[in-house]
Amino acid sequence: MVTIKDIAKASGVSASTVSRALADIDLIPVYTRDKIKKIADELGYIPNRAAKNLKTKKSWNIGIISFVEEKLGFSHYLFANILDSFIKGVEAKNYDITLLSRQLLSDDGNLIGHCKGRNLDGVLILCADTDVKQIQNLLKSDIPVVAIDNFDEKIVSTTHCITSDNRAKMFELTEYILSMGHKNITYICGQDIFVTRERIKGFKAALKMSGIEFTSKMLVESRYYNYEDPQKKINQVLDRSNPPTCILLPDDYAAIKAYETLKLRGLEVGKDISIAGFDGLEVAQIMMPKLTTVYQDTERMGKCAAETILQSINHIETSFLEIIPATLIKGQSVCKIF
Amino acid sequence: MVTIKDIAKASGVSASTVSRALADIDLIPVYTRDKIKKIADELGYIPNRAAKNLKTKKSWNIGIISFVEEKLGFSHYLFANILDSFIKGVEAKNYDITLLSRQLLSDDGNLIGHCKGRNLDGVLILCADTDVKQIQNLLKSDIPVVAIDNFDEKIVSTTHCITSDNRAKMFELTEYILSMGHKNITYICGQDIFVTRERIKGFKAALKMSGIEFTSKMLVESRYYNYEDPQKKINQVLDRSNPPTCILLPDDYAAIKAYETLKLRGLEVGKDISIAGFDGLEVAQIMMPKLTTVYQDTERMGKCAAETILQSINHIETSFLEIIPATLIKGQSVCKIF
DNA sequence: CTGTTAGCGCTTTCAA
DNA sequence: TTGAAAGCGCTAACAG
Repeated sequence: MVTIKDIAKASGVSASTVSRALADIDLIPVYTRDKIKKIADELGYIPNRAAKNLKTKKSWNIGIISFVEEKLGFSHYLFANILDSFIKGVEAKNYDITLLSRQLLSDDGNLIGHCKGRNLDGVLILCADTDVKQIQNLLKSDIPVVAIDNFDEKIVSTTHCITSDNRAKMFELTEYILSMGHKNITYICGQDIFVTRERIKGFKAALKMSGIEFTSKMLVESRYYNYEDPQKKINQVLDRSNPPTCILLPDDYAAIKAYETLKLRGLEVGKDISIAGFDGLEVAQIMMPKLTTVYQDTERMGKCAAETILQSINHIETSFLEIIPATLIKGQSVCKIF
Repeated sequence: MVTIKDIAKASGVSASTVSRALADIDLIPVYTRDKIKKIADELGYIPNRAAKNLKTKKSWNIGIISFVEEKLGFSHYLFANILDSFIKGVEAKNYDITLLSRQLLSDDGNLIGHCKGRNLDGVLILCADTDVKQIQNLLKSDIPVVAIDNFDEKIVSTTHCITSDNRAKMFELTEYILSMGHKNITYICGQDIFVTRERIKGFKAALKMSGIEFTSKMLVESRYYNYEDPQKKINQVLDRSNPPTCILLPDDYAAIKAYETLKLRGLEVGKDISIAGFDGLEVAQIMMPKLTTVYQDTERMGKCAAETILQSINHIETSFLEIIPATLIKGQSVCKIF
């Protein structure tokens, strides 16, 4: 292993000069810099990150921690898209990514110790549950943090948060469904987290706007990224004496499964029954008839998260809350009724 | 920041004793060990990984590098599953994961320098292209490496490789299709990589077994994880004067898109035309009619990769090639013809 | 412009 | 059973 000392010896200067030359510090004349760099190259020098890190307290590493259930992990279609974009953004600035184990979130896990011991320069929290002690500690610490997709009202004014305009787009989606003539609609929503609450607000606002009174029957709580539970809820809702003509699902994942569920009940989507999803997954767009949904701009979300965390690391002030516009996709899964 | 020195001072012993106590070295009597650990705990001691790494040359970090096109990344449904399982396996043994940027694979990238400079204990290569110089260097190095899913015949006897039994399962799938009465079938396959070559061998072997002569028309090269190209190929193939009754697609991803493509041509899958996929993606199993495909045991693949790399890191000898059994899933997308 | 020096926090011989 | 001392490879005052 070639060290700075070896280069120093080979080029007849001191280790500090080599260090400075390699770091492109102006003090060293270009000629000397080039010479040293050339020698370093010839010797096959590879800088030792641990040594640099130990000295400078900067690891050039950003951690990612995710609250997505273990079963899903990267296999979560929406989050995979966000992460891809985030990773691309920070890698462009020469940061490495360290994945943080979900085990660190358990009661006896030590998330913050893990981050500090590794000198992580920042942490991205995906779909945060702000009630978890480990996360609260992390947020209180001096480590730059960005929370993306889900988080909580409580942290929104003190932590960098990035999310889609869930409320507005759910409003728009509902408004569209109402405009198609549906009056009896049911929203099978996800767990009671911020994202869900926002969407419910949009849902209710659109109803109100159209003069339709909201009743508790219009809202059924289910789960995100799940096949079984929303399916069960669909069946329950359709077994009612006065079943809805349109069902809104927690996400596209549940929606694609709904095509099957409904077919098994003898109902044709977009004809006998209308459905809508949320997320805008590529794979949901090939369903027939095409799914009506809200496309979340995962690429922009990830990119924004990358920019935000880099700014935060470099002590550049930015706003805490960043709302990324989503887009209503009008498929054919919601039909006109009279 | 609390260091070992602080603990030494607080507990009236030397730094080396603290280090030994914390490392649970038998020399130190249990009583002293416990006392020191307690004090460390009270002080909120967090071991500095960089210092440890610098000293021991072990980073407790495993790198992951993927050849999946940048566009896909973690959004590649099959690989995401494999990675999730791999990550789980190594995290259980206290290793961290560092993601290696695809930029390192470019001609002027320095993959090996990156790994060495970070003292990575091992590297997982996902879907390797063994023609890439950076990978060749990595394989020549002393860094433990495991290649998963795709790799090359050339490295199979010197590098730890993990893959599905592609050939056998393609044989089985083809055999099944033939048993359903299909004689004119076309395999729209992926790029010319090891995995594809194996599948083609299985495909041809099954044809031979049934006494059907292989003709070049039966094989059309396309791309993996792509919507456009296989779709184009489907249309070309069906425009032939004597179109096939069954089309095998490169993967489930292309297969789910095929439902749409075929419908647009006025063909009903599992009735007017038969199709089969490969991979066994969850999302492909909800298509109607259910897709006939080969399920790759991604969980076991990832787990095996984790075990293998850990053994390799710990200098435990294991076989170089590990073939993971896949499973034929008989859906309804292949119908019986007479 | 460059070298000397000290030290980041840890492990590990060696000696007691 | 423990401590002293050296050093991993690097950076950054400070001094010249």
